[in-house]
Amino acid sequence: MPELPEVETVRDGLARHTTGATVTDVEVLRASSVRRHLPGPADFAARLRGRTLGAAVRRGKFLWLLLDDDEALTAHLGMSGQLLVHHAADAPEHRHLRVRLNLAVPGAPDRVLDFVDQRTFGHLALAELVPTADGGPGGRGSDLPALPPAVAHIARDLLDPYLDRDAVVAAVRWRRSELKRALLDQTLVSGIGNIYADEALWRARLDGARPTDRLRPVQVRTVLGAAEEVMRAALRAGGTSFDAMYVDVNGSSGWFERELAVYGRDGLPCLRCGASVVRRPFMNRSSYSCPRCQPRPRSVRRLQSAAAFL
DNA sequence: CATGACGCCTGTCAGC
DNA sequence: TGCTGACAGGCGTCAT
Repeated sequence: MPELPEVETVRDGLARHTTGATVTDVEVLRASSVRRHLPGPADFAARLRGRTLGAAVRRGKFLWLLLDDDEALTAHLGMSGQLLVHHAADAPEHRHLRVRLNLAVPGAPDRVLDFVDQRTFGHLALAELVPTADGGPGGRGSDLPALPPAVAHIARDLLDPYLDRDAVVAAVRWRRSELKRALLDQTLVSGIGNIYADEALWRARLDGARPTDRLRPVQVRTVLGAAEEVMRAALRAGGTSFDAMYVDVNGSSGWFERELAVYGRDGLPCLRCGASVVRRPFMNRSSYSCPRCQPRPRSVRRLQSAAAFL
């Protein structure tokens, strides 16, 4: 599934293969894939035709292509979304193709930009960029001073040079919640999904159920640093699988299989201490952790022994 | 306001 | 074999 490193790989591919291209035609094959574009699929297509695609920008797992007139084509890949660039002449008809943009590229053969999405959690939309308090993607005074409204509430991510880490540490400790919930909250720091949260917690030797307001600042800083390390490693691995004309978010699946330390390793030995990795239900999904390296907080242990007693 | 639960959606796989 | 249910999971919306 596309997480921040995969989205960044896609952004980079789009920057190199669609910047300067003109949209000659738009085909919306599944209306719900543009459900966030409230005026509807016909309006989406009509307003996109004839436009020229500009810079590719990302924040967390949102990405958008700048258009003229302070507008942008926004994209979220959801769980299974892909943005694929092909030569128009030999573009495959993917089974889960949802939206196709036909592109004219100056001095090059025509291309298509395909939005492919099996589980349809992803979406495209057109949005007017709005000024934001934090100065937008490039910080205050930059030439990218605005965000799509759908991204305005999303915090900067761990690959963003303008991220204020001290502020994130303070915000996490200010929370009255559990550490993993805070890591997944995109309004505190963006881009961390279920997989990277578990990997970061394992590296930091912290259990996700730790109460945020009882963590030391250095513990929060450590887990954030771990999340950044894992994502940078995934980005390096995913970035190498890039073909000149083919943007594939599945390029890093090999990295997942080889490098994940705890996620999905239910019952297998912890790579650090050998104890059996455990899986627990968490927010309608799963958390994986090492019960020895990542001891549960006292409060949770009390509840567990009480439950066992009953 | 802050926090948490839930629904959205499709395909795969284990179990019967 | 064919069916059923669990699971994957980010994010917007609604409830507490």
